[in-house]
Amino acid sequence: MVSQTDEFTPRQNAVLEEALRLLIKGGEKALTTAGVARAANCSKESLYKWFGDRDGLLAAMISYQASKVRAYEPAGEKLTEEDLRAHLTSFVRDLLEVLSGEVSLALNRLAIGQASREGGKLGQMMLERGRGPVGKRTIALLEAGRRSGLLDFSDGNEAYLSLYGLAVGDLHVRMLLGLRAEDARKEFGVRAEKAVDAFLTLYGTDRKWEEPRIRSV
Amino acid sequence: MVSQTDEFTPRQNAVLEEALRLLIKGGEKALTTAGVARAANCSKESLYKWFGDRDGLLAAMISYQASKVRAYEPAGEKLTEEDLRAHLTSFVRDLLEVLSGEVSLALNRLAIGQASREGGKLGQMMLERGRGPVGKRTIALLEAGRRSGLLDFSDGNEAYLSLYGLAVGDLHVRMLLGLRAEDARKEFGVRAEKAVDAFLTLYGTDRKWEEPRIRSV
DNA sequence: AAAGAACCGTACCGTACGGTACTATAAGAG
DNA sequence: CTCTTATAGTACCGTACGGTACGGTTCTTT
Repeated sequence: MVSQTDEFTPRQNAVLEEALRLLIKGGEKALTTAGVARAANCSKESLYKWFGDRDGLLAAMISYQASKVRAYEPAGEKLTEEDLRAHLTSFVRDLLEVLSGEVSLALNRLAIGQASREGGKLGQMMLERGRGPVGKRTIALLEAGRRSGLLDFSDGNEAYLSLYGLAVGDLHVRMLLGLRAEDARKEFGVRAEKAVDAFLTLYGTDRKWEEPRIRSV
Repeated sequence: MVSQTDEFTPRQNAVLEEALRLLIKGGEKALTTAGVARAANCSKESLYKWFGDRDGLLAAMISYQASKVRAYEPAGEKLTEEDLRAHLTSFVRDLLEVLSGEVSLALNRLAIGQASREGGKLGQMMLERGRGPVGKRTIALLEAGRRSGLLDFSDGNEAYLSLYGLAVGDLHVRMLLGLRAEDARKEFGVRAEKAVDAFLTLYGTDRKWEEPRIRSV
């Protein structure tokens, strides 16, 4: 696998950055080769030389964006319950923040719009380089919690899906469909805490907050 | 509001049906006015007469599909716990079935792909005519459960989001990105029951299955 | 039966976009 | 200084698509 940092030259990164700006601003329709070349002050010929064709450019944009996401490692030490709760809450907060970000929304819209076509190569990339690693790391965190005796589950993936679902609900799809992200973003703080509370109620071994936590506002 | 059944003439419905087939088969790219006219044995001129322009056709497709979805009313009687559980399970099963359906996926992809453009009119339609009514009816069901003393929550929308999230997780987005729906569809039965179990653990007033239900299997 | 509307099929037009070719310029290598 | 390489800018080509116009056919209405 390529070392991520220098998958593209700095000049190419700058071009991809500009392409992302165009995509965010005007959607796929605005992402014409001529438009990218003009916005990035490069020639169309260079675009085709670097990325092959338009699809290659789209793929490169996803690749480039994925390479920017930082992976914070859960540091698999012994976890206290407060550690776990804090990690989970911060994961959910980050998740909501990322999913509601302009770049993520634009790229997801792009990949989803192309999913019916050409075997959905872009969609596969989004799954492999987006959801894949994130899910894997989070499941690792959950399993660390289980090893520390704080969580109880048999299927890590299922537990992860529950956490994700409690946190996101149908917000992601609604934002993809055009729900103003600002309107959704306000509640993220409380949403994160409530989701983690609910998750711990379902999968936690500690039962002391059983009654009140979930249904008080 | 139009009476839904005869928003379009039978001929127009047939054309829209054919357009949906095209969309499912080849995505938005395949949905050309000439292609629809050819597939439906109608003239382009008729298309423009009936639907105004291409965007009007897309909107009509969403409208038409929405009019086909039947609303099964929760019949707001007194609910037993078994009733509630059965209703919830069948809701979740239906939800997963619909979300994984070809037509739903194709229309969502279409609307999402256009969301950045033109104020996202299609996305708004999907939200208003898809998620809107479904959420409303389900919240009504939840509130019936609360009135019958089976559920306890303060915010119906939040409770609905939890149920939705536990049921769907990130499956919808993954399918939109190209995950084979058949692969996902196998687990729907168990998923539905587990989601309802978890939901009742969180929001139910009956505590007798507290321990084993959620984490077995 | 005659008149009119609706509609199919096709031909047509303008445009916009993906992709290619060519020229010019600037930088580095020898 | 010259040759090579890389790239910007522009011009160009073919195609495909949205939208319109028109002739011919079928169906409805009177």
